[in-house]
Parts: sequence; structure tokens; C-alpha cells
Amino acid sequence: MTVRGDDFTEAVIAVVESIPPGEISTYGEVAAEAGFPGAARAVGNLLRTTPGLPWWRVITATGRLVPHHEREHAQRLRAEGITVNKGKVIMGRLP
DNA sequence: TATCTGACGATAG
DNA sequence: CCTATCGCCAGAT
Repeated sequence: MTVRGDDFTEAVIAVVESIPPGEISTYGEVAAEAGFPGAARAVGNLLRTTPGLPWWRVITATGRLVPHHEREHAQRLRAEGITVNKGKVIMGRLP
């Protein structure tokens, strides 16, 4: 489908909403899935300006939680059953 | 139209 | 682990 005019916004929202509970994704992954690889920053802006989205399921590529929201973020992730440790998310790869 | 901003990413030091 | 710098993109002013 030719992603309609809104493309970016609609696509990113759809991808973020499609993230299953207990799973997480990164800004870069969401951007690429939405069809805008490299637009990780734009994704962050969209999640910030678009309420109602499970933004807590989206973290930075380094496994770091969203800056300025670590507290809120970690708490939400824990509620989803995601393991958080010292502001970082465990992605099935332990040291 | 131009410029700045930002819930980014990667690399370098 | 931290900060600094560059590249990237879309939105806001």
C-alpha cells in the first residue's frame, strides 16, 4: 500500500501500536518498520507529541531507557513484565 | 523558505 | 562510564 499522505505519522503509530506486550523495540527499528529508516529522531518526536501510544515499549538502540523519563519508563516496562536493570533493558543477552 | 529543536544512532576520545 | 561530534529525519516556529 502506498502509505497515504500522512505516511510517517500513521505508519509509526501503527508500528508502535503493533508492538506486543512484553516485547520492546528501538526507535531505529520502529522507523525502519514504518518505512522511514534513519528517522529514529522523528519517531521520538512523534511518540512525544502523540499521546495514547505505548512509547515505553520503545527504547534507544543502546538498550538505554528514554532520557528524562527513566523513572517513568522503567516502571511501565516492569508492569509489562520486561526486565529492567539500572536504567537498561535486558534483551535476552546477559553479560 | 530558513532555522532550530529533539523521547536517535554511531563513532571517537 | 562519560562527553563530544557528525549524520540523519520530520515537525514546529
